Amino acid sequence: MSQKITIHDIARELNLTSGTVSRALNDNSRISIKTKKLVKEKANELKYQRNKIASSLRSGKSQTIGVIIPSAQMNFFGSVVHGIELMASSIGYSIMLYQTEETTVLEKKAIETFLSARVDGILASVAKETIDFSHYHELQKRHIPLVFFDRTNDEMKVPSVIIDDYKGAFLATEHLIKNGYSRIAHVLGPQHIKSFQDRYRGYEDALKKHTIKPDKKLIYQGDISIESGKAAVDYFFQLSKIPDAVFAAEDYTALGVIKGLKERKIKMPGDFGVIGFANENFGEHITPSLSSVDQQTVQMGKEALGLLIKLIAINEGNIDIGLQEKIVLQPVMHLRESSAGKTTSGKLETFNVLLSKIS
Amino acid sequence: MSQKITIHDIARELNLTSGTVSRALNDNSRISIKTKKLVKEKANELKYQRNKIASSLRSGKSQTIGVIIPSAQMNFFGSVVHGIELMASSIGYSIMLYQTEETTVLEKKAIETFLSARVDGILASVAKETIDFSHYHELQKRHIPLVFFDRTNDEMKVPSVIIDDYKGAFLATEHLIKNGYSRIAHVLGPQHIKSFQDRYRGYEDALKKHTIKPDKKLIYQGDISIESGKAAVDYFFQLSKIPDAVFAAEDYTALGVIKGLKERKIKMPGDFGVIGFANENFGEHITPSLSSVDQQTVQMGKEALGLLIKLIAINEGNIDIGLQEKIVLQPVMHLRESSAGKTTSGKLETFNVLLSKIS
DNA sequence: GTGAAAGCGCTAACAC
DNA sequence: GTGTTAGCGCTTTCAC
Repeated sequence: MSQKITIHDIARELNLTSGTVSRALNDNSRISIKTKKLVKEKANELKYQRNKIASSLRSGKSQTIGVIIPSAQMNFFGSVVHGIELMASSIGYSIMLYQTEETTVLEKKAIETFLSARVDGILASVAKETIDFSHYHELQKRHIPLVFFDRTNDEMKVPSVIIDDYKGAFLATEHLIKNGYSRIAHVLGPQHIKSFQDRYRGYEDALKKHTIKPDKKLIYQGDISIESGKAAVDYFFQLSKIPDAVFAAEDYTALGVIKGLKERKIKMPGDFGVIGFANENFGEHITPSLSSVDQQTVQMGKEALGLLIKLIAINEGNIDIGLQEKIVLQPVMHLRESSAGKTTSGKLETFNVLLSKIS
Repeated sequence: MSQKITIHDIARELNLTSGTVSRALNDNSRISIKTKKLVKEKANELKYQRNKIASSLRSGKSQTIGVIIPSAQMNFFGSVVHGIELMASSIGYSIMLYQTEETTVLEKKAIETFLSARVDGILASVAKETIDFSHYHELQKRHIPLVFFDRTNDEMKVPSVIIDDYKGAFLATEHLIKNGYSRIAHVLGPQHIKSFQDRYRGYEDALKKHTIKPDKKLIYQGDISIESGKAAVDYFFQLSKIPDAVFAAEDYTALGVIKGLKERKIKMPGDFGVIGFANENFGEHITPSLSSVDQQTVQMGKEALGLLIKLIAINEGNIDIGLQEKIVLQPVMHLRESSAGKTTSGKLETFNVLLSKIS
């Protein structure tokens, strides 16, 4: 730090006091336009750089928010962070990033770090491993604004932003039904995560709505991986009544399903329909391209930050109302080849083409 | 901020002065072990949270580094940030993230923000748009440690971490040659970016080494997109002498090439070999799976941070040596199906299988 | 090994 | 509309 210019330097040169300079720089209404202009010009001339640290210490606001994610390497979170940072910087907030690597230890460290950095609020996506939420409770006790996104915990009363997993799953399943598939299987994601429970419910309800009786035999427990998708296919094909479509709880699983079906030389779409969830970027590039449910990642980041800013504002007023808001984003279908219409006899295909244009 | 416990509170309860408490908390060697223990216990008891802001103001070190990237949504950068943050937090540094969206305006804002946040150093990947580097020069003038990664500028004397694009391209091209391809085309990336120039050079030199005369007709100017990959195929197939392989400067282009070849029902590998650069995550999932050159993203992040920390240390000693270090990472080949051996007559295939196992 | 005291650069309550 | 003054919570020099 070779930079030494402070508001005092500006004040001295202008025969003012540092208080006035500070006010001028912050556009305080009680300062004359003339003085403001003078001060700002001098500040530029001297290449003054405001010291946010000093200002934070005095004012108690750091204009910084902490973001806790499992890993920036994961597409999904990179994308959410993109949304968060975009909006944050546009309203004058900086963001600090901390990765948990899905561990509770690092999650606690993240909070420790953010607490000592006196962030104005925290945005977090809970680590898979986390069962004990005491560190988050600590934040509540200290009245640090907190918003969860994607990975939430319903027992804690924390505002959150998620997408409507139930609805996404419902629409995906219904889409397969409307395209002529009738024996639709589902590859589950880990059921201790709420999103995957909801996707399962959405799947079942869509079947019921269309008077298709859910069949437990068509449910395979996967673990969010290509391998479990392949294993699911192996399982489905040894059933006496083989399914004609699969709704996979997530895209990598769907990819595994497609790989498994390809190995069996099953015609997709036509003889078999597949749809996934997440809209990972490989989906549109594989063959057949994968239909999927988009999770509105960037939007999620923006909404989460918006909610947090609202909480911070409330907090400043010391209203401490414990706002229990929950924003549920609408999933967006990306229909591609893998789920196009079933070949009942010889018609269709035109339908397929139409569908694939939609996405 | 409902937290009010300061070192003074600890001092009072223990009949010490705040100075002693501060030293104890920072493990100063002149404080007795007994006092340290006492102070730390009391700190825990009172749930004291160190105020990093106050400490930064006084000490002049923020223990924070600023990271400037084009977008967290891009795989590559998410991955580098992953590496940076991982290492940073392990040595007690926090990171602030700012996205430029490839614009110079936001890049300047990023620097402005980091300057006022008094970060101890900055890690940056230059925005595509940036031609004027005055904002970076300003950092040098102020002696703020700066390290570039991936996107550098050779005219500025700034330490940097990049991968060996030349070598990656050389190896990729040579790999195609060794697999029996002889008429190898290249789809260029934007030539105002140094990495892409280097990849072009690497390609040419590999051909020369194997006594293949580079043919300008086999060079197509792309722009890092699926479309330009397809367009390249269109171009190549109207030549009187069609190539039998393509080294694409980047994976999306390679994907376009594969799509174009598929439309033409060209057999890959065998009749045609393709290799890309970047090792994007879709590569291993498309058909044929795409061979590519990995850019060591996580490693890049770690090395960049390591270099920055070194600079910060030097800076503290006021040595200001202007360390002009340049770390060049070694690219790693990921060989998959798309570049497996050429079918000269009827042999091979076994070779392919072997190759595909390597990756 | 500990205390005393000064001050990092800013903001804000209180004057007038 | 501007000046005065008192810190925010910590680190650090200088004592002894």
